[in-house]
Amino acid sequence: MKMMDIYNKLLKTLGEQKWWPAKTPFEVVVGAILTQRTKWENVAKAIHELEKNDLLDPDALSSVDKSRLESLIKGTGFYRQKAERLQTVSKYFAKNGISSLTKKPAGVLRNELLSLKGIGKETADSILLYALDKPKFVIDAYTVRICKCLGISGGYDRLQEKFESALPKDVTLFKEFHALLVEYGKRYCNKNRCDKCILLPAKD
DNA sequence: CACCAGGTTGACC
DNA sequence: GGTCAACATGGT
Repeated sequence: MKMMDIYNKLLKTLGEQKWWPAKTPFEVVVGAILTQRTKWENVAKAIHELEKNDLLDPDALSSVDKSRLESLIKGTGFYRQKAERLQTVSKYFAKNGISSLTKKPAGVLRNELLSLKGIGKETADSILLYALDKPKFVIDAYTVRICKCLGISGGYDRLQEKFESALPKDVTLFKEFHALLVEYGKRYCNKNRCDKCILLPAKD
């Protein structure tokens, strides 16, 4: 089964997801850190708390008292390291600015993000795709699991290469496809259960 | 009570 | 190169 066939089947089954739920690019960045190993529902509450305190801004977030930030995001778990990571990435965005970052090549940007402590491949690619509109395909735990069910093997790099080489470099498509994979994973292919019957088996 | 959630890191082999 | 515990709260 081709990648586009999988996409079309997911789209038809689940409908459009229209990710990422955020009002601004920087809110995507914040969400990308907070959602690490955490349910989005808890992340949404934390982001609302930050918004109420006028902290959804690189300058404000990088200069806020750390213990106060920790208490505001406690519900997302790993709150001490996430507070640290948020301030690290906030300083980076405060220094550079969204519009100037958007002009940089994706590869350069990706390496800069990966050099920040607390930003690994998935978080970096989520920021590139959903905050800066770069055509990078995001691979997450659900995507790996679903691909395995479909007979598509590989870790992060290999799977990313497979998606990116098989699809047109369309930011909107990349965004929607990843969102669909996560939604499908949550419903049908997670640690608790995996209904392999909904999607047809694919060749590697 | 046990297990998991839209990961990353550093230690170890 | 790969594997593993630590990080921590909230929901089933």
